[in-house]
This record gives sequence, structure tokens and C-alpha cells, in this order.
Amino acid sequence: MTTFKDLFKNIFELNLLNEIEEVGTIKELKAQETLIEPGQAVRFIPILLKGSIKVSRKNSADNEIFLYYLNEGETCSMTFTCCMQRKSSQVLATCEEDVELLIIPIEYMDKWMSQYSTWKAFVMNTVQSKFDELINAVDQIAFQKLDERLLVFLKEKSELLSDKILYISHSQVAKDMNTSRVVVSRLLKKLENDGVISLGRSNITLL
DNA sequence: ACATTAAGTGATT
DNA sequence: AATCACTTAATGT
Repeated sequence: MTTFKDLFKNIFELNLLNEIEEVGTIKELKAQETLIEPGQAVRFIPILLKGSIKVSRKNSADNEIFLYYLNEGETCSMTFTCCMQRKSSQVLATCEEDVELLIIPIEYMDKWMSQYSTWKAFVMNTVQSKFDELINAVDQIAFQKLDERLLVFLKEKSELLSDKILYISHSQVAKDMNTSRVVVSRLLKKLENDGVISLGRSNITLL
């Protein structure tokens, strides 16, 4: 479990590091696999050691909208709030890449909260930072035009995966942005004509 | 060869 | 910006 200590040696105190190592288990998921769905009970706290996770809101009518990503060394703030209140998930979390997680049983949540100040700080920080990203997502959905949102979406994804070529279909983009495939295709065509991107079948290249 | 999925486009609301 | 209807192209079996 070297990765974990490397990632967190400056964040958690030694006793906590050891305790986490003791009770945590490693779980691996492949890209595109689902970590948790809306309505599912949260039974554990996942800390991301490797890869990234896409967090989306999803309703019963299969409408979906992308909210933010989880990166290495981060965890879902949703999980914290759900664990504290013993509520089920409000979001859909799917693996953007192959993922390695450190799974911690929820019963340690309260205990560590009062016992370790570094754990408390970690929880507060993730809640704060994900809340900021959520606000940012709301701003975009409410105030930005679709073509601007689309470009932001593509750039963000490209940066996350550190790849100029995105292997994604127009319909998948449409699903993430909760719009129709036809609209996405047209906007992408416009971006291609403007020389911002180039299009292939199931892939988009940022220029 | 045939079926399925991805993408392009005009017309309408 | 969404929906419909249709076409064309690429891929899978």
C-alpha cells in the first residue's frame, strides 16, 4: 500500500495513516464501471488512489447531467454527508479511467472525526472543494450557452485524461450534458469548421 | 451479407 | 435548442 502513504503522508498524522492502512481495503474498477448509483446506500468511504471518477446527477427518467470529477487523493463529499446522515446516494459515480480505491468502512467516520484533526480537515476540505465545483457546474448550466459549455466540457475532459484525443461519441457527450445528439453534432461541426477541433468516428481531437 | 451504431443534415416547432 | 425523419458511413457478427 505504498501509494496510499505517499499520497497522504503530508495530510494525515502518523497514527491515522497507520489506522487507515489497517482497516482499509483496496478495490479496483475498470473504466466505465459504476461505483454507485442514486438510491444506493453508502456503505463505505472510497478514497481515490489512482484514476478518476465522473460524478453525475441522474433522475428516474434517465436524464443525466455531469457535475464534476474526482481525482487522485480525493474522495466524494457526497459520501461524507451520506455517511453522517445514513442516507443513500444522490448521485451517479462512474469510472472515467481504470480506478484504484481505498475502501474504508463507514463506522470509522465519526470516530476519526473527533479523534484526528487532520481527518476533520480533510473532510472539510473535500466538502468545500466539491461544493465549489458544484456551484461552478450550476453557473454553467444556468448562464452559459450550450456551445460554450460544450467547449469547456471537452477541454476539462482532455485535461483530466491528459490526452488531446477524446474517445467519446456525440451521443455520450449529449448524455453527459443532458441535451440531444443532433444538437451536439451540429455544435461540434461548427467547432470543427472554426478550426478548434477535428472530428472522427467516436473520437474528438482538440487542436 | 446483414445488422447495428455513429454521425450529418433539412425541415419544423 | 429540441425533435423528427431520413441519409450515409463505419463497424461488428
